[in-house]
Amino acid sequence: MTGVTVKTVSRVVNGGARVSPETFQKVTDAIETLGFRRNEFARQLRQRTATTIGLLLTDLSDPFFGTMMRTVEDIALQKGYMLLVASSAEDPVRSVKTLASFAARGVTNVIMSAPSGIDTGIIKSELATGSNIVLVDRPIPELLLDTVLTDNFDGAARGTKHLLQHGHRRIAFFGDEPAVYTAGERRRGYESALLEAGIAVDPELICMGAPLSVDVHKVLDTFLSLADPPTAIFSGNNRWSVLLLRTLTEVHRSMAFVGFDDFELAELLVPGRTVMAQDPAEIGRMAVQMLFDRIEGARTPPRIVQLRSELVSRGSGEIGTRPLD
Amino acid sequence: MTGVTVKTVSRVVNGGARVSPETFQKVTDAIETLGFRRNEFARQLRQRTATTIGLLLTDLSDPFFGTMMRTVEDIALQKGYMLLVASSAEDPVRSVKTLASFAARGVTNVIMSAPSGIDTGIIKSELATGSNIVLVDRPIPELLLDTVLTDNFDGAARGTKHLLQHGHRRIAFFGDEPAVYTAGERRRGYESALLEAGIAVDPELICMGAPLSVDVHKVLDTFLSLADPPTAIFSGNNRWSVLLLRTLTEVHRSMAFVGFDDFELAELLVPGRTVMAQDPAEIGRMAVQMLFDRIEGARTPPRIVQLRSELVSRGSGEIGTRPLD
DNA sequence: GTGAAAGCGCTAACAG
DNA sequence: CTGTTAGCGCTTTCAC
Repeated sequence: MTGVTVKTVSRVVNGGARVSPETFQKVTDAIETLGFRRNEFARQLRQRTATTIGLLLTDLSDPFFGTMMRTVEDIALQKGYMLLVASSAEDPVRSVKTLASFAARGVTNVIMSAPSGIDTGIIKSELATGSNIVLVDRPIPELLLDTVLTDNFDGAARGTKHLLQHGHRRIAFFGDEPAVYTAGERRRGYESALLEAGIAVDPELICMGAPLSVDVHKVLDTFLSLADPPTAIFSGNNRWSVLLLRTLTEVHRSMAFVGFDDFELAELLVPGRTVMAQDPAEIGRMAVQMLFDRIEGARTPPRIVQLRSELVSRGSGEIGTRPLD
Repeated sequence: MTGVTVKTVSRVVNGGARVSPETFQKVTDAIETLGFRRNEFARQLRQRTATTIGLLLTDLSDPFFGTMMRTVEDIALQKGYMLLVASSAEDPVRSVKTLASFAARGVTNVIMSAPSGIDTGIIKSELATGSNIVLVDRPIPELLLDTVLTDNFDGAARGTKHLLQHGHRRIAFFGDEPAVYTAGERRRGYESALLEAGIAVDPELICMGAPLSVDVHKVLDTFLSLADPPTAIFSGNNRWSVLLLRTLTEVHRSMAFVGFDDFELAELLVPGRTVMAQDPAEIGRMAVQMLFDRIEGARTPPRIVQLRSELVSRGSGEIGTRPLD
């Protein structure tokens, strides 16, 4: 119509292979002046895959995932991909439904943090139909997939050792529900550090559960009224840290403290909060890189990449043991 | 083939209007056993619109937007919509490109926080082709669109008044670049409260700019070495608050302080930080509601909804004036 | 190097 | 209430 060509346009839009330079130029100009935009629906209907990455995270409002999202977006954008995001709220059923919605939209490339108890059946069938899935933050034990996560065991062990080095022998541990992979690993790391120091693990000093489902005041009271109460706390995640710090303030009680996960303003509290910091940006970067490797056809066996966490000393972990009130 | 029907399936999948109950049942069963899933591409190609909401925000890692995203997702999910998210990083050119990518994917329903200086041309042309756009956090001055935002002027005025009530007469103001809508409104609110109290606005106490582009130490030094230095600070946003609190700690200086936007752990600082809290969840809820009203055909004139911010007293804003060191 | 024709899976319009 | 026909805009053969 306009110029002279018909569907050579397609070839041009897709990189101009097998098109003469002059035709290419002519078409390019026409596209420019007419404001033509390729319809992604039609393209994707034909090609059976979308230039969209599905991002399924446990919680969109968690700054950890926020940072990850931003990194993933930056890299995806460079390759012309956009992000379809969704949250699982740790619900395996919701996760599976979301994966199905992704599939219905042709989103065959997914980065996800899988809740425990997720049905591996659907995941396997997605993979069988050519989907690419990269796991972040936690693996799926029954399934070997590309995975990027922090070395939780190691981080918790080093954090606990840090407290041990400052003389603590009674260290309380707070963590998420045992079913949550990271919670289990961190607890194992904590226990391993204790055992290595020749200290028996005391179940009376361990509290596992979703932070909001636990009566923190009561648990702390119980811990503190033990014959041999804890002099330090290892907090297994951010939400626990916030809750514990709040509660400790209320009962006018300060203890040595190390938490997993960094948080903003941790250095402005008194004392500054010592943490094992993860690197969500790096996790995102590696995950999206591994995903594009797959998209571009990599056939190597799945890899699990563990990132080291960093001990950030700010004061709260360096409080020595001291006599009790 | 399988049962007996052909494309009655379409009617069934779309809610079963004009289908006999028994056929409906038969088809539903078949769908179930065969694991049939409607191909959204084909559907969307035909209908020329996606069951996807485009969410264009200035910063994905900002907890403010994180909370908003979560709310929007919850409501969107109930209507079968998913979220295509992207960030503008305050860049008007990037925003326009993103809008174009949305359009190419048939995403005609968009919630966005528009950066200043955005080209209204493309927005108008999107609207002309039937797109629905709801603005959050800030309006586009030249364009009347459905908008949900906090009453920034009022919030800043009330926050400033709070400081005035505690005896402060010299109040410093820190805010984002003047081009950012919220920054301007908040500054106007601050000035209005001063004027109402019969206090002249002193430009020497006002610092506007992107927090990272400003040498905070130097600015604070300058402010504090004035003949008549400030005894209180009003911080125009969260990033400024963090930077200011950090810097004030370093120079061992505490001042009365009120900040716009709440942040986690604000109550654990000493003193607790008094803030004007916005309600990102409510902003998200209203925005997505307004969007669905449009999708469902509402033809009412565009509305701008202003939400009131809440003064949360935690100590830092209740420090009275006191003699200088 | 370019064009013509077919078809991706679905729904709108119109019959029956 | 249900079936038929056509076509959304693109890419993929396969000719030329």
